[in-house]
Amino acid sequence: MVFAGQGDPRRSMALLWRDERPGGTRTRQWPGPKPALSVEVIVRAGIAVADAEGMAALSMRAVGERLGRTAMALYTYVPGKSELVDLMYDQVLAELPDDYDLAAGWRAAVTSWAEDTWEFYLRHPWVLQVSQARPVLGPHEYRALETLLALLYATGLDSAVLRPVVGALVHVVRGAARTVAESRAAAASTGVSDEDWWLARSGMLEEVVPDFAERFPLLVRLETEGAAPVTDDAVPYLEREARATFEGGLAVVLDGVEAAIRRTH
Amino acid sequence: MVFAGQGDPRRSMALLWRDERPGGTRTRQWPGPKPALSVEVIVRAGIAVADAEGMAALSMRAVGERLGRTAMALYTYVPGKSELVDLMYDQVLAELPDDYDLAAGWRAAVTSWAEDTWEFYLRHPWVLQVSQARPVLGPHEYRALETLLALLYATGLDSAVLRPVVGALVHVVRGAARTVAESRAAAASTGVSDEDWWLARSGMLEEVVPDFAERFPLLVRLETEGAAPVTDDAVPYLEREARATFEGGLAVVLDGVEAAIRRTH
DNA sequence: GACGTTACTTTATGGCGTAAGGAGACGGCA
DNA sequence: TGCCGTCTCCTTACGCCATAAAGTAACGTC
Repeated sequence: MVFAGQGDPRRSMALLWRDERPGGTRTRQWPGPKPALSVEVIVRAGIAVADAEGMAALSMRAVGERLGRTAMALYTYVPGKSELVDLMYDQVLAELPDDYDLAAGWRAAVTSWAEDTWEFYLRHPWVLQVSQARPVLGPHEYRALETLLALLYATGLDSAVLRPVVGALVHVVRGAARTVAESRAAAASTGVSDEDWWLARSGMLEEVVPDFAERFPLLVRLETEGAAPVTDDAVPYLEREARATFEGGLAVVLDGVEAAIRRTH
Repeated sequence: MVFAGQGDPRRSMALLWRDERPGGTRTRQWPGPKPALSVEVIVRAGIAVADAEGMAALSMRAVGERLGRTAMALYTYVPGKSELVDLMYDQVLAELPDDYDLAAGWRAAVTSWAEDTWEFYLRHPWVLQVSQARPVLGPHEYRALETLLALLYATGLDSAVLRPVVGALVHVVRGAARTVAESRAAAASTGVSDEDWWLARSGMLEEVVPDFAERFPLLVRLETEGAAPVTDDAVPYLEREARATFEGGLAVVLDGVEAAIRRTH
């Protein structure tokens, strides 16, 4: 798990918000060689590494190498790795849309939001590994939350009711996306596809635990009855399930929100 | 993130299920010195380290040291670190209760389950960092799922409907618990309490972003109106919020389940 | 041309997982 | 009784990691 930088918080904040006030990011510093890099370039390189190779492969060396520099060169621009991760996190959140149409009602809007967020996480799975406690407090993180709140306040619900709803929505989307993200990461890092992995394991289970069906009857029932229908053979089993969990889980939460609305009338 | 062992899956499975069939875990192997350790002892030491110092501090050296051995001594019993983590994970899941009373209805039972699971995660926060894709497939993990399914099938809902419900429940509980877990981990590893951290950051925010209230009006509204009431001063702010998110989020999901039940009648 | 500042490098420290090989303990057999 | 094969556990070593410290070279100003 990667934590928010424990270094000078003032410097972290200035970096996140690209502080332009006097005393913030320095402009035209005179002596010395011209900087070949910049915070932006480094953050972008970090995102590229994390997107391509995953969070586990994100090292200062790897980022430096991608820019033709050593790891230590980065420390001129960024206090350390955890601050770099914070900056990457907030930067990549800028991709999230913030213009949702409420004309078709809050439920349709929140569903679009969830869909966009889901796709965002699958595009940048490493984001799911950035710690959520002690939030990064960057501009794009705040903007993303503000966007969701605009949709939820359209329900007419109280702030006190909305608070856990925000949490539930975020957790359901993140949780389901995490399953896909980790599954892909595992496939990439081991070279074994989900299908092959599952086949090998389930075969072994039968061998090692012959009385499985008697010990876990409900599990077998859920597995055999409730499987998501195969609509596209190209999508592996685990991802199909995660997608169904995402859609179904979202629907359950939104049903709960509707119940809360009905209750206040 | 820690992935399931990519070593010999047969060996992993045998370890997880403590295979006693011929060819499984060997009994009375003759020559050589008597083993002073055992898989059980090592797994327990690993759990102790992770409970006390967090997943980040779990190293083969640390576990060995706790047993008065070197890191390499563990490799006689366990193929590698990721398998050890799998074993720790499944072992600690044995703590979860599996006898819930359905007499007061499924909703009360699921609420107790959620409460127990919540407490379990706070007791062993490192569990939240074990990868969920490619599940460990150990006996206690299956038992835990079977337990929850027994409560959910009492709703009378279809397997296909129940599947995403399981996901949503697990994600809401895990997500909220993760917030507390990461917050405590951050406090422990940096020595800065949530309160102090937040105070420092929010002060700096005001300084760096003076127009915050105009840029993020809904966020300010949620923050000022929706805060969880202070019932116990000993519980820090962030944990109080996470607890409210847990309770409220659970209620929203269960309301959604009730809506699904009503729909099928 | 000298000087102070800056960008970036090299080197070093102390962590990690784990491969390889060696030391010593022990049961079974001669 | 002593040897042998096997087993536990150790030391050593390798290649990663983040990053501290110190050195080198480029550059604007004087």
